[in-house]
Amino acid sequence: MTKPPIDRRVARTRATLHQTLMSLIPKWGYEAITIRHICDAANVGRSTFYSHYTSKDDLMRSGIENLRQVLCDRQRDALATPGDIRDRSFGFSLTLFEHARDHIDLHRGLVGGGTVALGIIRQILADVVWDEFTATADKNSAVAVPRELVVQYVVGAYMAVLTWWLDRGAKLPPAEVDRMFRRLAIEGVLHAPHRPTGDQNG
Amino acid sequence: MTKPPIDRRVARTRATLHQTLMSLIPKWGYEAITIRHICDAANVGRSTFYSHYTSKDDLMRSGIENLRQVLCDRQRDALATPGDIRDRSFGFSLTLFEHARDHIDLHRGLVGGGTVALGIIRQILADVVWDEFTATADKNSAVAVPRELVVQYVVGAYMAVLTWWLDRGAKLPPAEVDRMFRRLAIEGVLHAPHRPTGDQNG
DNA sequence: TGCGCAACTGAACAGCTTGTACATTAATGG
DNA sequence: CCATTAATGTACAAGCTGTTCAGTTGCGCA
Repeated sequence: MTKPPIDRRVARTRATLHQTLMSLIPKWGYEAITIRHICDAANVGRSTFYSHYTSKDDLMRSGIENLRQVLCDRQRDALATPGDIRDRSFGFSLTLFEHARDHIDLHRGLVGGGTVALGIIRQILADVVWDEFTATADKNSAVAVPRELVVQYVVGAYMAVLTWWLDRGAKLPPAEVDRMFRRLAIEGVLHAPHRPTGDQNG
Repeated sequence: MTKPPIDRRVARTRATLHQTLMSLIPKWGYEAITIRHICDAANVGRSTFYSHYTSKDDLMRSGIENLRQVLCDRQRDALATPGDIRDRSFGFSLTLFEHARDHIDLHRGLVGGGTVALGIIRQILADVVWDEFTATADKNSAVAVPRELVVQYVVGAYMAVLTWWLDRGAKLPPAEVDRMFRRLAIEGVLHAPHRPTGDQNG
């Protein structure tokens, strides 16, 4: 896909910038980070930054692309496994919940007020879900709902649950919140009755 | 709730600022608007702005609060109407779709890249949905999914569908996209099969 | 009606950001 | 070993934010 850069200097510079951005997110939150911060922390000239990326979002985008590969692989595995469609659907969900738990500060820095970073992840998820629907296409479902709408529906719901889970300190185990999300997505809120809980949503 | 300000000057100033912000959104998009823009367009001193609001988001927040009242009223109507729970659920949905169609440029300016404006609406919807669940609480659903999770799930899914619908030019009639959303939310993706459509999601 | 007080004004300020340009220095790889 | 290419850092114009302050206007109460 992307041919490796010949010059070691550019590889080093880009890797440093990516790492630095990621290391800054837990403490500052994605939105609050400026290009100056990144360059200072990375010991890279600001003009150098602009010779590689056009913006902070650009850096983020190109750095997060490998997430797509991880999720696609996991999805292939899930779909290849025999069993009920209910168990094989939405293979990205558990993977991402677990990744979020393992890098919780990073993810909290991403969801805290940030649109762009979430938008990038959202797009990746949309592609993944689209592919999943393509793979499991139900031929005899004639006219119902545009697939793009369903994709946006699922991804939007998932991102909301993920954000909520992180904001609440990720107390539920990934496997459990994954199970809840999939139940809601697959069977709907009517078949997945909710239980009253103590406090209001904040 | 909020006692009306005595002095007509402050009422005038605040109203002008709100109107100006709303009038600027369709053309510039919420994120791109600066406090300078607002003050210039409103013919209000910038120091005056800061004596009323702390930020653009603050102005937005206090201006959009009446939306909550509209949605709450509509919800009360929907819940009071006798009939199947499937038809009475999520009364906010159609109301907001129709509002978006009627003020499409405003809404497109809100969803275009903006987190904060959407976050405010998201919070209002979360409160509304929470109240709806409280009103229609199912006693015998013992342990399933935390209600906050379901609320976030529904609101996240709805916002995603709304955004998608607007980004695509709001071609489907509000009643139809409303029907699709509710079907997905209530019955899940398994019972609401999707149909393949022409183009990939962008 | 008129007076006092609160609101509005406009300008100035320091501090921060973004992009771009350019001459200089350093490192790479053939 | 040396030409090529990357990195540096300094400087620049433009812009926004949030605060301060002296001066003006308009409101509302007596």
